[in-house]
Formats: sequence, structure tokens, C-alpha cells
Amino acid sequence: METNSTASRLANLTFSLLANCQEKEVHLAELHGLTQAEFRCLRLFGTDESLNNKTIAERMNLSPSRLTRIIDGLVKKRYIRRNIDSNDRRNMKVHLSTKGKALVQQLNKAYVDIHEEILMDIDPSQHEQLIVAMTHLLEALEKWLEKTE
Amino acid sequence: METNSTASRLANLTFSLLANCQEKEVHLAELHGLTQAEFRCLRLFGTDESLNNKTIAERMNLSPSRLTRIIDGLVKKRYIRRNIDSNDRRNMKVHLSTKGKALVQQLNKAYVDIHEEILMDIDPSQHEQLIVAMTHLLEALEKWLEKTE
DNA sequence: TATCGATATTTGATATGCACAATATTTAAT
DNA sequence: ATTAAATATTGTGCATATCAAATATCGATA
Repeated sequence: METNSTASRLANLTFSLLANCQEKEVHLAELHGLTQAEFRCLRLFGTDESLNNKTIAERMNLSPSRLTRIIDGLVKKRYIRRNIDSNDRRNMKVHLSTKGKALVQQLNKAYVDIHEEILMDIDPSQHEQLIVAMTHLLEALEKWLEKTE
Repeated sequence: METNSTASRLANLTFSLLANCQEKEVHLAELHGLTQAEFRCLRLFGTDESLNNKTIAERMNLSPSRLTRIIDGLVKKRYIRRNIDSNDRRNMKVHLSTKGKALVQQLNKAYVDIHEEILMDIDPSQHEQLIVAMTHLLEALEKWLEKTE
């Protein structure tokens, strides 16, 4: 059964991949004097996006109250700024400071760079297939998550 | 610059993939009444392996003291058993109970199954390439992690 | 317009996760 | 025999996260 052994090899790969990505994240965070939560929060921002507390909490699967304190930290460290939304004064619009934008851009660049390096090791004719395969992987995972909701 | 846009697509994919895998793990853990730490600990065991506290702690990047308490939980929930190593009475040999073995096997099977499903969506001629590509991805990540040690 | 219910954020109390240091037991070396 | 190192556990404290309550604002409606 060829598919089966390939599947189990793939399974091991994604398993290790996950572990390594997590380790990488921890490492990058402390490299910039951020907690892991702060780091992940920062990475949610596009450079000129403006989000509110609740949205971020949902995206990060955390309670709004937790987010308040994570954002407190990022504000204190001058990576982001808070402003009351003038359209709805209940909302806090949160957006990157100049310092924050610089870091996010740097992180995104590094993240793309590492993938570029990887692609350089792979025959260009296979790039599209890799993307397709990874997309399938992602879709399958999302489907599975919905199914077991 | 073709490589660059492909790289950024790939970067986005691995980013989402990571997030989904984490969510999946949380979900699976609570499905079985386990904390995330307990779940991850359990998944380290091959069905007939016998590990000691310290080894597990190292593999999980946790302190031995933390491990003691995680294992306390798994013992209480009857997934694993502790025995003093008769060769070296300082060691606690930790191994799966019957219940634990069953769960680990079930989890491994589910994990392989999901990857098998994914492979069924992909032309078999491309399977090997996918594995190769993912292996590259993993190697690159490991290399990066060492570099920034 | 005065009020009621819904929504967003923040704060305080509390529980859980984790590491570090101290302790106890056992082993290995001198 | 004594001392040093290894292993697991326990005590303690800080970090992480949730929940419930408090506050502020909005929208609807009576």
C-alpha cells in the first residue's frame, strides 16, 4: 500500500515541521524582547491595518481581557498605539507605531526570505506543485476542524 | 521575480498551516479530557517505549519538575504507569498503560488517515515531490534554528 | 428624550502553566 | 567511607489565561 506509507511519512514531516515552527517562534520573540503572546499579536497586523481588541482576541483565540494586557505590553514597548474609535467610542482602534511597522515588515521579509531559500533548493518546475500540495494540506485540515466542531 | 511571489505564497501557507495544526491539537486534547501538555506528552510515546522523566522533559523542552506533574495527571487518568527502574533506582520508567496504548494508536492512525486523505487529492506522480519539498522545508527550518542559536 | 438591552473594554479575583531552588534518594568515584 | 553527580519530587513565585463585575457607549423604542 504505497499511499499509506507515504501518508505516514508525510504525517511525520508535518509533525516535525510544526514542532520546529513553534520553536522558531519562541526564539524570534525573545530575540526582540517580546513575550510569545506579544509576538504573535504583532504578527497579526498588516502594516497599516487598524484592529480592535475583540477582533484580535478572536483571531488569537484568547479572551478580550487577556488581549487588553497583551496590548498594554506592546503599547508600553512602543510597538503599537491605541486610539478611541471616533465612530464608535466603545471601540479601541489599535494600530502599529512606526517602530511596530518596521518590525513587522522586517519579520515578514525574514519569513519570506526563508521560504525563498527553501525554494532555491527545489527545481522551479516543481514550485507550483508544492504550493498546490500545501494548499490541499491546509484545506484538509480546515475541513477536519469544521467537521469536528 | 517569480521566486519571490511564490515564496510569499508559501510563507502564507505555512503560517496558516501552523495556526491550524495548533488549533487541531487543542481540539483533540480536550476531546479526550486531556490538557494540551498531557496530550503532547502522550504523543511522544511509541506504543511500547519506556521513557524516564528527564528524557521526556528534554524532548518537550520543559523542566523535569513540570514533567513530574504532567505525568502525575496522566497517571491519575490511567493513561500511563510509573515504575522504578530496577537497574538504576533513581530513574522512573514511564510507559503506556493498555488504555494509553489504545489512545496513542488511535491518534497515530487518525493522523496518518488525514494525510492519506490529502494524498488522495493529489496525483500520485507528485507524491514523492511533495515529500521532498516538505523535507527541504523542514531542513531549512532546522538549519535556520541552529544558525540563530 | 429617557430608559433598557446589547456590545466593547477594562479591572480584580482566581486558576493553571511553568521554571528555579531546595530536598531526598541513589549511584559512581576516589 | 566520603564525596560528588544524577534523578525525581516538592515548595515557591512569576507569567499566562479566564471569568465575573464594573464602566462606557450605542441603538432602539416607548
